Amino acid sequence: MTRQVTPRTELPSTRRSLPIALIRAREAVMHPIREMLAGTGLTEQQWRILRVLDEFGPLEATQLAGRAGLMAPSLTRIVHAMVGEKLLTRRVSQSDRRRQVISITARGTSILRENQKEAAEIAQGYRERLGNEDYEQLLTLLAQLADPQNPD
Amino acid sequence: MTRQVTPRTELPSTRRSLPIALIRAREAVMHPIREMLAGTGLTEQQWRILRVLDEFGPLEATQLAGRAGLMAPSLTRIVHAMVGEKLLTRRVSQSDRRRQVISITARGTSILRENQKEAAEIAQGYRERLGNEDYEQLLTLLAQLADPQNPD
DNA sequence: GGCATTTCCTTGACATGTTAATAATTGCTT
DNA sequence: AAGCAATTATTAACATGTCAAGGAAATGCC
Repeated sequence: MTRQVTPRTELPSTRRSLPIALIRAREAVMHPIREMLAGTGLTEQQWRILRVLDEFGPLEATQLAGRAGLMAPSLTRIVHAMVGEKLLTRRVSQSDRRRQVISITARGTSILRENQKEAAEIAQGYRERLGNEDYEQLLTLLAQLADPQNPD
Repeated sequence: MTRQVTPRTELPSTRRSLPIALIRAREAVMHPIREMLAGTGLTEQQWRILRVLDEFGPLEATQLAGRAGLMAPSLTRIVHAMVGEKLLTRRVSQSDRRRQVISITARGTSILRENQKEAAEIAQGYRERLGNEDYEQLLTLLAQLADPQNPD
């Protein structure tokens, strides 16, 4: 049995590269989701924003970006577009006028509801593909990568 | 003990969302890599292209894109830029003039070698953070997501 | 051989990712 | 109160992601 040794000065094969594996997985997972969203006119990022606001209620931009996995400049642009489409509203915080409080509109919630079932089925599909246990472990390991301090 | 139930019509919390977890992990993993590459003038995509060509030798565009985790349009643009910087060369295939054969130059190989040690240390760091076993499992699960046919 | 089809790559258009610089505001310090 | 540093959000500039459309070459079929 050949043991897998990875000297500190030799790079792993690109077939076992973590960055490439993450990119591939993301691409594969996103594909059916984008397909589902195609009919709604939403991008996947806009969908995530609606999901987060629906779950947590109105949020400040920084919190929203963090929870939706978006960078600040992207969030600025996307929110601007979504406010124009009446999917979101925003107002400046009273206590700190640097901050924005962003909320989902009834129209945003409505679009979310219309697609909730299909989205849930896609998510459930991935869980079933890996099996409950492996799926949970995958989420745990990914969280560990993202935040070494909080190992889940 | 509260059992985790996920009805088919109810979406999981965004805290346990696979797409968001993948994005976060990718962002975190890429950060030190981009930091390492900052001195070289390479982007992470350019780095992956050099890595793949160094490992597999000259490749056609489609193969290269697949192995480097890039979409065809991105590859076209990136290769064009890299040929201009003398990192790659390309020629049309003799047997099929639709195809391009892309090769790494000596300069490309040289840049790769100069940064190989640091890159290997970053990769090894992730392996040590998760532990060998979990790290291998993570790669396996990600591969399963990317390609349901070949469960690794 | 001619023609529709398919394959490979490129280009266009637009959204997002990424880093750096900037503006506005707040908090702290003196 | 003035000044300075830190925080929040935006903007700019460029690269990449994504989908659709297009062009060139090969393939299959008659």
